[in-house]
Amino acid sequence: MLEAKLQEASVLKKLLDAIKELVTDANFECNEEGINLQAMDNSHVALVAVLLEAPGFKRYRCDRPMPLGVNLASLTKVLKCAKDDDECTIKAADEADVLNLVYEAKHTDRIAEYDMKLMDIDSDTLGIPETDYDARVTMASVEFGRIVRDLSLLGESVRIEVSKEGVRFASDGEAANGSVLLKPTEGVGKVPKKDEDSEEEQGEEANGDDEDEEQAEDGKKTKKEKTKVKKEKDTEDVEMEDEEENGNEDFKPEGDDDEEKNSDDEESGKKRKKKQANGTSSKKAKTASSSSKGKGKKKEKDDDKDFEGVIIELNQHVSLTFSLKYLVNFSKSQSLCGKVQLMMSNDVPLLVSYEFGQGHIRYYLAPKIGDD
Amino acid sequence: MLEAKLQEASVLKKLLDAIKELVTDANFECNEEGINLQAMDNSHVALVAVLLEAPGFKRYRCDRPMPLGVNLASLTKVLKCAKDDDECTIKAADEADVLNLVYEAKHTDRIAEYDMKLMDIDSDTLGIPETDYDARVTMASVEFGRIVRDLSLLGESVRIEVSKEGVRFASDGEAANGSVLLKPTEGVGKVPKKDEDSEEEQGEEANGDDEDEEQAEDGKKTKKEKTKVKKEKDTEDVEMEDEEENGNEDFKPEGDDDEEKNSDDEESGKKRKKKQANGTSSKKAKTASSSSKGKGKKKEKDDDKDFEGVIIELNQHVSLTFSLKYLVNFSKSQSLCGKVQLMMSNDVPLLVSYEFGQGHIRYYLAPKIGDD
DNA sequence: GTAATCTGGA
DNA sequence: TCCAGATTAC
Repeated sequence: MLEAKLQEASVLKKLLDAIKELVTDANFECNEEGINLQAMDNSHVALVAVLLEAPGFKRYRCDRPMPLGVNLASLTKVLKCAKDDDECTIKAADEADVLNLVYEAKHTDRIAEYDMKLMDIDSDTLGIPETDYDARVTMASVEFGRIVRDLSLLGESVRIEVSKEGVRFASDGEAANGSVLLKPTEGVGKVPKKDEDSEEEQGEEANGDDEDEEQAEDGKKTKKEKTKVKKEKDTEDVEMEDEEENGNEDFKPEGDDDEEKNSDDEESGKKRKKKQANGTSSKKAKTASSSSKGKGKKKEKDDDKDFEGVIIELNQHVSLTFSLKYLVNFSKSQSLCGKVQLMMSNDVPLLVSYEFGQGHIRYYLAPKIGDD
Repeated sequence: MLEAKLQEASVLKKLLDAIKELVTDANFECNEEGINLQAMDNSHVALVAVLLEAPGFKRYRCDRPMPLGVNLASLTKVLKCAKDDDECTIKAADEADVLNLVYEAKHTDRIAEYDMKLMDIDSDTLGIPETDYDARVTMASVEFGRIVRDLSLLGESVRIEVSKEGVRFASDGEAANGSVLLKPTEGVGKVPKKDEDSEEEQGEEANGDDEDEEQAEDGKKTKKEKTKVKKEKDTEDVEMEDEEENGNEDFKPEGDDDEEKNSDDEESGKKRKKKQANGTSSKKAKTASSSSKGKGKKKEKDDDKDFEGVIIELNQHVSLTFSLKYLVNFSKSQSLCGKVQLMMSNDVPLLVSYEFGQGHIRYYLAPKIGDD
C-alpha cells in the first residue's frame, strides 16, 4: 500500500498545473524511494519527468512498487478541492482501483476526503538516456517564462544559442524578428569538462537510481578535487539535484567555498543569491540546503524563489531550435521553483529542469531539425 | 536616420493600447521636433493624433523627416515583449523597411532586440482644422471613462450638453435612460470669450505649428491683460499644451495667482489639485508645470495623476451627440493621464485631449447629426 | 464546438 | 475583491 502525506497540497497542485496541459493520463510510479511520473506529451514530442522524493514527504510509506494510473484532469479537479496549505495525504491500497486523497486544514477541524478512480495505463517508462550536456544555463524561471512567452508572440520556434557571451533566444516571425540576449551575471561562465562534470548525474537521477548516483558522485568528487576548483563549483551546482545522496558532504571544506559554509539562515541566503550568480556559492547553497533539508524543508524549498542572474556553463557552443509552444508550456513550472536550468547539446533533446526541494520536474524536448 | 530612446517603454505601450483598436496601420511621422502619428479610425469616423515631443525622450535624433509605416498590431506584439520599465530605443535607418526596437532591462544584463517590418502607408496627414471651441470641460480621465462606459451599457450614443450648470452626459436606451450631470467643482465655471481665449491654440498645436501659436499666444495675452484676470486663468490652463512655447511666461505675477507661484514640489502639487478644481489655480499649476517641464519631465507627467474636480469653460451653450462606442475607446487613454479635456462647439467634431508630459494623444469625433 | 483559464473592468 | 469578456486548450 501507499500512504504519503504532503505538508502542503500546493506542491501537488502546482505540479499538476504544470503538466496537465501536456499529458492527459499518466502513471504515478510509487516505490519506497518516492513517486515518479514519466510521460510523453500527447503529441509525443516532449517528455515530462516528475520526481517526488520520499524524504520530502511529512510521512511516506510504500511497501512495494505500484503504478497508479491517473487521469490528470480528474486529479486536477480533485486537487482544486484542497486549499493550498492543507495537509494532503494520498493513499492507495495494493491493487486498488481508487486513489484516496485526504485534505486536513492546518488550523481547523476540516477534513476532506476524496476518492478518485484509477485506470490502467501502459507504462512506457522509457529510460531517459543519461546525457552529458555541452551547455547549462541557470536562470530565473520567471525570466525564462517571460522570454519564451514574448517570443511566442512573434514566431513558432526559437533558436537558443549558448556561447561565451551569453545565451541568446531568437525567433523569426511574420511581422517581426526578436532576439533576447542574456549575459552571464559574472562574466564568462565556467566551462565544465564533459567527462568529469556532474551533468550525467542528472540523467541518472532522472531514473531515481540513488545508490548508483551516490557512488558516481563520490567518484566525481575525487576527480574534481584533482582538477580545478572552478569545475568544482559547476559540479556542485548540479549536485543540488542530488541533495539526498550527498548529504554526507555537507560543510566539507572544498576549494573557495568556505566563506559561506554556514549559509543556512535567511541572511546568508540573501547574500547567496548574489553570489550564486558567479556559480561559486551556489554550491554551498546547495550543500547547506541539503543538510537543512531533513530539518526544515520549507526553507529549502524557498531557496531559489528570487533567483537572480544568469549562470552559463559551457563546454561547447550550442545552437538549437525548439518549438516555442512547448517551452511556454514548460515554463508553467515556474511556480514550483524560482530557478530553471536549461541543458543542451547539439542535436540532442533539451532538458529543462526545475528543482523544488522535494524533487523535480524535468522536461525533454527534441530540437527541430535543420536548426532554422 | 531615427534614434529615439524612451526612459520607460510603458509610455509607448500605453499609447498603443490606446489606439490599436481604433487604427490598424499608421505612419509614425518622425522629424527633429519629435514623432507624430495621425490616422483616421478604420471606419473613418474618428481621428486620432499622437505627439511625442523630442525633448521628452532620453535621447532623440532624427536627421531628416521620415514616415514609418507601422502595423499597429505588430507593434503591439513587439511592445508586449518589453517590460514596463525597460529602456526602449527605437531606430530606423533612412529608407529602412524595418523598425528596430531595443529593450534594455534596468538592472540586469538582458538586452532584447526586435526588428519589425515597416510598410508603405499613404500618408493622409490631413491638417486638422484650427478650431475655436465654445466649451471646454476638464475632468478626471477616470471619471470620463467611467461615465461613457456606464452609459454605453444603456444606449448607443450620448448627448453631451455643456451649460453654466455643468456638463451633462445623457443617453437614451431601450431599457433605460441615463444622465450624468457634473457640476463644476467651484460653482460656475469661468467663461472664456471666444475671440480672445486660447482654445484655438489647441487646434493649432495639433498641427505642431509652434511659431504661430506662440505669436497667437502673445496676442491673446495682451488682450487678456486688458480684459479680466479670470480669462487669463482659463487661458493659461490651455497653455499647458504649449508648455514648450510659452515658457517665458512662467511665474509671471498675474492677478490672484501669487499664492502658488512656486508650486513645483510635491506638496504644493497636492494643494494644486484641489485648487485646480475652481478653474483659477489651474492657471498657476499649468504655468508651474510649464517651467518644470524643461527641467524635470517626470514630475510634470505625474502632475495630473489624481486630478479631481470639473472645470468648465464656456463661451456658448453646446449640445452634441456622439457615438459612445468611440468615446469608450478614447477613454482607454486614461492610463496615460489623469486628466482629460473635452473641447466642443456646436456642429463641429469633439476634441478629446490627453496630455502626458512627453506629448499628447487627441481624438476627434464628429457629432451625430440630428442631435438625437 | 465547448470548457477552462486569464486579463481587465466593476 | 469579484465578475465578465476574451483567449486558448481540448
